[in-house]
Amino acid sequence: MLMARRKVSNPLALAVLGLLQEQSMHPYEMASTLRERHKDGSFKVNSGSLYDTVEALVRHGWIEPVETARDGRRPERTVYAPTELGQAEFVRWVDELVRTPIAEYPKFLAAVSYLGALGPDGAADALTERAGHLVQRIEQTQAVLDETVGSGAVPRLFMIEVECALHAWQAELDWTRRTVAEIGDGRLAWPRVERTEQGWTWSAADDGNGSER
Amino acid sequence: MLMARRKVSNPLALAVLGLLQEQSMHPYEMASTLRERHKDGSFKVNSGSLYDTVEALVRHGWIEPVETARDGRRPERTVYAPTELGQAEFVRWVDELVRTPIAEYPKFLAAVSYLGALGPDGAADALTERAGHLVQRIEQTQAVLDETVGSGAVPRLFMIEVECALHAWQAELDWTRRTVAEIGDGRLAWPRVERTEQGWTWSAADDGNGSER
DNA sequence: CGAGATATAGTCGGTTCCGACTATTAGGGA
DNA sequence: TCCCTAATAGTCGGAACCGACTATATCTCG
Repeated sequence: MLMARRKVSNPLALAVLGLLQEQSMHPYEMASTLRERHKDGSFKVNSGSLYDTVEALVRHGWIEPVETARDGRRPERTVYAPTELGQAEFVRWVDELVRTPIAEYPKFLAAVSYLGALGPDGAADALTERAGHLVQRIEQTQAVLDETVGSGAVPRLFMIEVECALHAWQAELDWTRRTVAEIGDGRLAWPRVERTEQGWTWSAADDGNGSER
Repeated sequence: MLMARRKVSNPLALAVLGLLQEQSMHPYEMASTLRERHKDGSFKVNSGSLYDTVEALVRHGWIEPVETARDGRRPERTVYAPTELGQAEFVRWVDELVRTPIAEYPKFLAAVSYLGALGPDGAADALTERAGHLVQRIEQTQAVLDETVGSGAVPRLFMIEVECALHAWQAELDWTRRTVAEIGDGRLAWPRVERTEQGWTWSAADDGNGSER
C-alpha cells in the first residue's frame, strides 16, 4: 500500500484549514492573513510550502477549488474552500495535536548537549548572549499582545498561542540564567576528560575524583 | 552560485561531529551510541537521515572515511573521523546555536492557535489529557536522570540537556494546567463568532459586548 | 510624470528527510 | 541442532520543504 499513507502532516495545512473555516481564500491571501493576525509566529509561512500544502490538501479531498478569478490582468487566483471532510478533520486534528504531546527536537537542545565543548567561560558567555536575545523577543511579543488583546481589539482566545509561546520563552530564559549562575559559582562542574586504554575517564574539576563510564 | 550554499543544517550532523570528537566510528555505531547515552531525546536519530548526513559532512570536508573494515562476512562498515576543519566548525556551530535563538514552530503552538475550535469543554478535556502525558514523560525522564547522574555514573554536564528539556516540559505542563483552570472558571472567555456583511463580529460569552476586527 | 519601491500572486528546481524495506549474523531456548 | 528472534548495517524511492526567481500592478515622492 503506497498511497495516502498518513494524513497531511505539515502544520501549515492546519493553518490553511483553519482560515478556510471562516472564508474561502486564495493562497496568497492565506499568507497575508496569517501575517496580519500574527499567526506567523506559530506557523512557518513560506510561499513554496504553502502552494505544495494546498495541493496536498486538494489531493486528500480536504479542500477544493471553488473559483478561478482574475483581477485586471493579474495572474489568476484560485480560491479554495474546505470540504465537509476537511471541516471534520480540522477539529479532529486540533484535538489530537493538543491531546497528545509528540517528541520534538529544538535546536537549542542539540546545542546544549555539547555545551561542554565551549568550556565554562565560553558556555557562560554564549548563554548570556542568548538570554539577551530572549529578553528582546519576549518584550517585542508582549508589546504586540498589549496592542491587540490588551486594547480589546481582539479577544484573548484568538491570541492564546502567543501567551503559550511567551510562557515557553520565559522558561527558557529562566533556565539559561540559572545555568549561567551555576557555571559561575561552580555548581555545574566541568570535568576534564582523558582517553585511556580502558575507555574514557573524567576527573571532577573540584574534587579530583575520577569515575569510569 | 549553486554549490555549498550554506553549512550542513541538520542537527544530527552536530551529533555526528560530537561523537567523532571522541572516537572514529561507523554510522551504525553512532546511532547506537546516541541511544545508549540517551541523546536520542535531543536528536532525531533516523537511519536514513544519518547516512545522508554523513555523506553531506564528507562533501563539506568536515569528516572523512578512515577505514573500511569488515567483521566476518558482515557488510562493510566505513569508519569516519573528523577533519581539522570539522573539529573547528563543531565548536563554532555549538557556540552559534547556543548564542542565537532562532524561530521554531512546535506543533503544540499550531494546535493551540486553533484551540477555539474545540469549544471550552473539548479544549479543557484535551488539555487535561495532555497534562497527564506530560507528567508521565517528566517522571520517566527524571528516573533516567536519577539512575545516571544521580548515582554518579555520569557527570552532570554530560546530561545537562536532559535537565533543560525537563525544565521546558515542566513549563508546558504548568501552562497547560493553568489554562485548564482558566477555562473552568471563565477567566478565558469563549467568544461567539458570527458572520455579518461587515466582516466578523464576536460577542463575549460573559458580557455580551461585541467588537469588530 | 517618471523611476524606484512595494505589493500582488505564484512557479520551479533542487536538497533534505524519512519510513519501509533488505540482508546477514549471532544468540538462545525447545 | 534447528528455528525464531534480535541485533547489525545499510539502501532506496518518494514526499516535504525551502529559497530564489518571475512578472505585473500600484504607490509615492521628488
